[in-house]
Amino acid sequence: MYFHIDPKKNVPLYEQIIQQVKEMVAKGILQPGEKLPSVRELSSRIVINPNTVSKAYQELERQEVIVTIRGRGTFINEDVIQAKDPKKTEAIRQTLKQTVIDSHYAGIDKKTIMEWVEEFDRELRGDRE
Amino acid sequence: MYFHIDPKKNVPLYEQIIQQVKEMVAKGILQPGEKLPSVRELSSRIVINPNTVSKAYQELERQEVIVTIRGRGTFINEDVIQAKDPKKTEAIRQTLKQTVIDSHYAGIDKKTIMEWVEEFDRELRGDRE
DNA sequence: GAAGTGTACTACACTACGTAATACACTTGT
DNA sequence: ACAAGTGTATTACGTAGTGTAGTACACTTC
Repeated sequence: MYFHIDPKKNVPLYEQIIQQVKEMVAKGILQPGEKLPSVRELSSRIVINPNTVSKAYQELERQEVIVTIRGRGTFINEDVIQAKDPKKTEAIRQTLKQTVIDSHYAGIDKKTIMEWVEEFDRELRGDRE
Repeated sequence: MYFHIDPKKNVPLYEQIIQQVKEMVAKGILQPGEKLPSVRELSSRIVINPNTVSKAYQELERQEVIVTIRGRGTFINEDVIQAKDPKKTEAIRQTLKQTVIDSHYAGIDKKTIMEWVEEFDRELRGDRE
């Protein structure tokens, strides 16, 4: 369970935690039922405030990625559901659209984008599905 | 020159202007040398503060998408360069990575992502290159 | 009971975002 | 020269998001 938190990034700290937990779960590095580090432990490890870690955990629970049990700890959700939320889908579509446009300005061609998608997809589903 | 600005979105107003101008330029809807609406005109049209429009224009000029001439107006840059900035490239790569992860949770498969990229790429380069 | 969990609350500081009003410098037209 | 139309700069204000700090509470496990 390693976290790479960079306070200098423009991405909020709690958002970085959320992203990395979701990535590790999707990659299978974190298995369902597995215990996450406690709020106090993680906050002291990456030297940020416990409240910030708690905020990240609460958002992860809202997204049903993890489950928290008072007095026991936080755990990876047993059944990671893939909800087909139309709003979420449209949001992702728009983000992707903007990424393609930005790529155009950065001189990145379609072929490169496709290769990257292949690469990231392989990291997620490749090794066990 | 139509803008679709939505104050209810979590995306900042000036960011929405930036995105739409870049999209229209990339699509060829806005031609190099073409004049953009003045700060005051656009701000009154979409009913936001002139400063917000000015902020968007300043950022667009920093990105060399447009050129501003004091007393004359703002215009689309004649030669839209595609700078190969390593930092920009890496940022786009990370955004794409996160999008793939989010897609996994939203139940969107690789095939759909690939089709979307094809679609957006076609909208940009398809009709004249 | 003690230690370790997550949670709730208040207070404070900093930044981003957006508005509002005003003023300045420049170009173009008459 | 003048007026109108450009972008720009400045100051002030309000709101929201982010993060820290400290404290307290409720629960579980040993």
